[in-house]
Amino acid sequence: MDSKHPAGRLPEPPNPIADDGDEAHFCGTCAFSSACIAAGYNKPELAQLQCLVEHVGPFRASEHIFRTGDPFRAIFAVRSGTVKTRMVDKEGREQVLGFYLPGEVIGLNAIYPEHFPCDAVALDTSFFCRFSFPAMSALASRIPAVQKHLFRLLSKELGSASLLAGDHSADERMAAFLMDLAGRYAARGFSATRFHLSMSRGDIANYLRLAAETVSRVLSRFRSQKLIRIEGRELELLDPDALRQLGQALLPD
Amino acid sequence: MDSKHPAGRLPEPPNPIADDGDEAHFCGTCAFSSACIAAGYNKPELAQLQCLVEHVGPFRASEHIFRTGDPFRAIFAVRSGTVKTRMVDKEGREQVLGFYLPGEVIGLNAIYPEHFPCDAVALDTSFFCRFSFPAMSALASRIPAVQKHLFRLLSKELGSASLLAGDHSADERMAAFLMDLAGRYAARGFSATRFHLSMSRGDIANYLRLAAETVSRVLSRFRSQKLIRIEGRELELLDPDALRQLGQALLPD
DNA sequence: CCGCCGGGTTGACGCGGATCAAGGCGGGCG
DNA sequence: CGCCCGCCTTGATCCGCGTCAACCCGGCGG
Repeated sequence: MDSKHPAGRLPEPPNPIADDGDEAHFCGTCAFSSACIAAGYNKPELAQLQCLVEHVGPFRASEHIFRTGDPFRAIFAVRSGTVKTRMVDKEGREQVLGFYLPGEVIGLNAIYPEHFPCDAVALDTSFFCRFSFPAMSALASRIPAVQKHLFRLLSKELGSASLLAGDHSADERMAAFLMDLAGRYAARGFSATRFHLSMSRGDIANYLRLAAETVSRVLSRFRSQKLIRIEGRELELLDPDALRQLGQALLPD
Repeated sequence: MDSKHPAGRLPEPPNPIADDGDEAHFCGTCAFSSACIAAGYNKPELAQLQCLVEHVGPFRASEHIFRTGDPFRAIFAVRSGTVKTRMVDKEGREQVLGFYLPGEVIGLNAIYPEHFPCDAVALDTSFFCRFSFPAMSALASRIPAVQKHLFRLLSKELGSASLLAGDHSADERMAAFLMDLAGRYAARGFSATRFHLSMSRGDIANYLRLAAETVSRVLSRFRSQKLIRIEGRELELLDPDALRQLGQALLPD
């Protein structure tokens, strides 16, 4: 389950980077890779998928990929870096909706309103694949695997929304948050026990509906309980089973 | 904005009932009606939509429409009645995920896992249109309007998940909940100011992540502030503007 | 060099809402 | 009818976490 990092000493693993993907092989860790495979790498349809995608970036930390109210024209797959999505209410209070890692897709919640309902902000230097949505829809009509994939992506995000649901203690939320990140890194082939937190304590707190001080306290407690090792934003999970146990009420299964 | 009810005295309006819809006109208030219209009522495609839909019911209060783990084969549009979806963790604690009114669709979050990740339980005597999902997908490939509609339904539900996000006071949550219900009833042509709460206080509390006692107290306070009139589960909004104001941090716009 | 500033940690205190408890109401059933 | 059992309401108490405050640290600009 551990490191597929080529160079995996703790202080240095920077934010994982998805396969670069040349024109022929595309991004192996990308959310659409299975659609591509299903469609067949060599078929002419894949050329069409290549055609509607555009590599964009870099975006530096705190730069916007899109903003609330922008007209919806495309969805974005993270190639490298990390993104937070957030809403800002009219009193200026921020609400973090989610964090997106390499291989994950942002912008799906803009399909219905046809405008982005939130901001997307880079937390790291980040690169993206931009998929024109009209073109993608048209392709989906012709290639069932692409349509299916879009349905699955949307449905999957519906399911993950329930992570922050429920009135749970700060410990439960934090444990679930860490295990969720671990699982998502693992799903893309990165280490599930050692990774970098690209987001500030404040962002984590906001996402989990806690105060930043509480996040700090819980992490300190987890450390003193030997559940994790943490230095700044470098994290190692020392007892994933205990953490999973703690967060089980919030986690799938 | 008020009653389209044929008979609209307060104590009696039972749960609103969507158009029955004969074979030709289908359900006017249904979530798919615009897809049908876009496809054209008279085209042969509509016959196919009729073909993959099946009217099911009645389900009585507390009966399951589907259960956690059931294989995913279809989505359901509520024709009449009300449904709650919920997850039950292994300690037996219930978590209410949402309430669904006539014209709304349940089951979309099962597409990705291919099994229902939650229970759907009738709160009232309820009827449904059952849409075979494989058939629906196939149809979506041939009729862009149907595909677009499915994307929109999924995306819309993504947006509504953020209602319960955020750490907000019990008053804000309750006000937002009431206005959300009002808006959804209004969108289907029912009264936006007077309706029946099909769910118990306990269910509301669970959904809003409050204790049942808190829900009771907040409703009592709203009544004493002349914001609402409430008798048992019959509700009238006396000051929707004030309620919207209260809940604004949670509500769209 | 120093001062500043944003992010992080830690302690002290208070409040909102959970919990515990008691009682009312209505509906189903023996 | 009378009992029981959900559901709802209201009051009393308690506690987790938000808030306030102080301080540390590293980076950056003057």
